[in-house]
Amino acid sequence: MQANKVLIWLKNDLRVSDNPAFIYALKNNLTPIPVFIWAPSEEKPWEPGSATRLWLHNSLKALQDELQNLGLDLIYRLGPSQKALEELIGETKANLVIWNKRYEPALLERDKKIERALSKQVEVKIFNGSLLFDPEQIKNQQGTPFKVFTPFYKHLLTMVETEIVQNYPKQIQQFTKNLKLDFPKIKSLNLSQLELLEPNTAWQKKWQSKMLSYAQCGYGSGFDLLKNFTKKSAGEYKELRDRPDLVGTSRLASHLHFGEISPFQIWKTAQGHEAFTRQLIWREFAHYIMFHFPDSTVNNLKPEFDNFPWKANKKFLEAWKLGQTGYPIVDAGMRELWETGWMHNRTRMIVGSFLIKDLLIHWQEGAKWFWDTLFDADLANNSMGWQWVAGSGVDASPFFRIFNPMLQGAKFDPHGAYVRKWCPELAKLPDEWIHQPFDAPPLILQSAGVKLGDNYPFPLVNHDSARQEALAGLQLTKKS
DNA sequence: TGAAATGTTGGGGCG
DNA sequence: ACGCCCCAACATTTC
Repeated sequence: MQANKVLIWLKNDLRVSDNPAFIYALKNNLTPIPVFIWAPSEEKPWEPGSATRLWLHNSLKALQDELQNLGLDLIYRLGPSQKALEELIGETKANLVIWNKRYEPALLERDKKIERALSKQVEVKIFNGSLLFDPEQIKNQQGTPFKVFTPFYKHLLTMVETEIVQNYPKQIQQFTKNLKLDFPKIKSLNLSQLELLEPNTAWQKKWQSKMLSYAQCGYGSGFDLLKNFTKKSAGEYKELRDRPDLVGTSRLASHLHFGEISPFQIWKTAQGHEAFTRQLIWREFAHYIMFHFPDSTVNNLKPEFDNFPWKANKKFLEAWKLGQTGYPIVDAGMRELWETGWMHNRTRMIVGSFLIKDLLIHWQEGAKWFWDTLFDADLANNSMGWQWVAGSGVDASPFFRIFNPMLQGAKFDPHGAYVRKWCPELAKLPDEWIHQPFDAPPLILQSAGVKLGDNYPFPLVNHDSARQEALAGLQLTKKS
C-alpha cells in the first residue's frame, strides 16, 4: 500500500532531527515531501539580508544532503508561497500540509492567510519547531504578557524541566527504521536557481566569497560546535563570555536561527551551565516580546523615545559601519562584523551604545546594518538587542547607562588583542594606549607607526561631550 | 550585562 | 599629642 503524502513546508527549521513536522510525518507513516519556497518580498519590511541569503544557501545545501541520505529530495520553488503550495498539492496529491511556525509579524500574518486558504482543500497542521515554548502559551498570573525578564525566566525554568523530561529526545532515527518511502517525481528548481547568491556589484561578489569562508552551515557543523562547546568551554562561559579577545561563546546563534539545531537539543546538551542556558531564555523572551508587541521591530516600545533628538548624520553612520570611528574597540567590532558576518556580543553592546549615545543616531539604523551583515540576524533578537541598548524597550538598559569605549576596552580587551587583530594599524601601540590612541603622546604614536588622521582616524566625536549631549537629549524625551 | 559625580572614611604627613 | 589637611579607597547617588 502506498503511504499518504504530506507536504512539509520548510522555513527556519532546516534540520531533520527534533523537527516536529518530520517527526509527525514519520510517526504516522506518511511520505514527507520537503519543500522550500523562496519568497523574500513576503517578509517585508525585513526582507532577508545579504548575510542571511549566503547562510541560507549553504544551509539548504546541507539539508539537501541530509535528506538525500534518508531517501528524500528537497523541492525548491519560488513564491508567492500560497501559489507554490497550491500547485504542489495538485502535483503530489498530498492531502496534508504541515509546517513549523515562524514568529516574525509579517510571516505570522502571511501564514494565517495561507492556512485559511489551504484548509479549504487539505488538512493543515502547524507546529512549533524553533522555540522552547510558543509565546501564546505563556502568561503571568494576571493573564497578561510578561514584560520583565527575570519573572519570565523563572516561569520558564519550571516549564522547561517538565517539557524536557516528558518529550525529549525526539531523534529522527527512531522513526526511520521502518521507512517505506516511495518518493514521487516532482519537478523542482535547482538551489542555484533561487538566486540567493546574486551579487549586484564586483565588491559584493568579493565580500561574498570572503564571507562564505566563515559560513560553516548545517546540522552537522552546528551539532559539532555544540558538543565541543559543552565539552570544552561551557564551564568557563560565565567568566569568558564577555571577552571578545578570547573564545568564550558558543557561536551557535546562526545555527539556531535557521533551525539547523533546536533549542531543546541545545538545552539538553548544555544542561547545568546556567549562565549559558539562560541566554536561550533571552532568545525565548525576545520572540515572546516580538509576538506580543509586533511593531517593536520598527517602533520604540517606550513612545517617549519618539521625542529624542536623533541625528541623521550619514557621514557618521558610514564611518560606524566601516569601523572608522576613531575609537578602537568600536572599530574592531565593526570590522569583525564586516569581515566575518559575526561580532562578539560584548562588542555588539559597545558599538550599539556608541551609535546611539555617542553619535546620536537612531537604533533602527544600527538594526538595519546588523540585519544585513550578521549571519545570525534574527528579527526578534535584533530588535530586542537594539531596543535594550537604546533604553527604549521593555526591561531595557536605562538610557543613561552609557558605555565608555575606553573603559570597556580596558575591561574586556585588557591587552588589546582584539583591537590589534581587527585594527592592525594600531597593533604596535602599547597596552596603555591601545584603546585611546588620541590621548597617546606623539612620540609613542610615532614609534608605533600610527598617524592619526592618516592611517587611523581621529575620533568622530569627543566621548565626554557626546555623553553630555545624549543626556541632554534624554531630558527632551521626558517633556510633552 | 555603567560611569561619573558626590559623599564618607580612615590613615598618614605635618605643623 | 593633637588637630588639620590631603587623598586614596570605598560607598552612595545621580544621570
